[in-house]
Amino acid sequence: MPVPTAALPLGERSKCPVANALDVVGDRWTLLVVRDLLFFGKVRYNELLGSSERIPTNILADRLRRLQESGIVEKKSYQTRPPRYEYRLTQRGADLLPILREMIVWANRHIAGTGKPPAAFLDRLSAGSKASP
Amino acid sequence: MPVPTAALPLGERSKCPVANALDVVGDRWTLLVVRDLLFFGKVRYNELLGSSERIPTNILADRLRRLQESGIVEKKSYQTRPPRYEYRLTQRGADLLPILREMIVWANRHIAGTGKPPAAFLDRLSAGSKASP
DNA sequence: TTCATCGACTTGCAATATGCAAGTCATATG
DNA sequence: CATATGACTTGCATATTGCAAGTCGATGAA
Repeated sequence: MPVPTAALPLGERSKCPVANALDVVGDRWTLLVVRDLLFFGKVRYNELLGSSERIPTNILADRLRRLQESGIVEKKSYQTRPPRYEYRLTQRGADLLPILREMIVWANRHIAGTGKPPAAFLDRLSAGSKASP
Repeated sequence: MPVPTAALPLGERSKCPVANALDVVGDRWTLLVVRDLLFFGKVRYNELLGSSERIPTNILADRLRRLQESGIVEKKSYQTRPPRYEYRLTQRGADLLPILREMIVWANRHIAGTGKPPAAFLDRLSAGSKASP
């Protein structure tokens, strides 16, 4: 008995936590940016541009803007002359780590040829699971 | 030092497990279909269409096709007259559960108004974390 | 036995998003 | 002054979404 409602705009599809999470991180690029910030210590625009997946520059700008709007990333100027900015994850952003970790586990188990994370990351992967009580 | 390589086609962006996982489940609908199959016990096309996020029918057909191609879902005819089909998760599909779980945890913590999963799901959420050794 | 219905899709088309290349703008460096 | 760098923006072609409607075989009601 499908109720004939019109499709809901992004961000208000339902109260389902999965749907709400997907409205923020449900695309092919957003979590790669988070990965770079979280695992690879990148903080600057050009560093993020340089990742091996080759994100287009306008898409990167768009994703960084959305990530700021959803409180996952903060943009700070750390130098005015010349103007330079850095992007850092907020706590809300850092808390995405377990999602990334489970994606790594799943891909390593089910997609042939995916690389295992370097040992250096495993620390970070096992920590950070349970945040503020 | 960004190497001037052209962007890679979907599915071969890099060997990064995160990128590879996103090539399969990195969009706003795919994991909602998995959620319905995994948590809500839906198995038929029309049941999947009826979810509160109101997936468009052509998108559902497309996602089910891709999920079959990537071995996450199996389509079986369980009745020929009239022809009726059911969609079920493979092991590979069921192993996506921890990703869903961490999305629920993150959304419940960071997005106001998201519903907590009914107690009935918590069993499933705590089980299934560690599969075959 | 015609009619309306259901399940499972497909098709057409407009709106939106993506990807690419090139351009901008304020410094900085030789 | 000429060139370079970092951090973007803009234009435009292509691809993906979303919506509405249509298809097709079967079935149940009138």
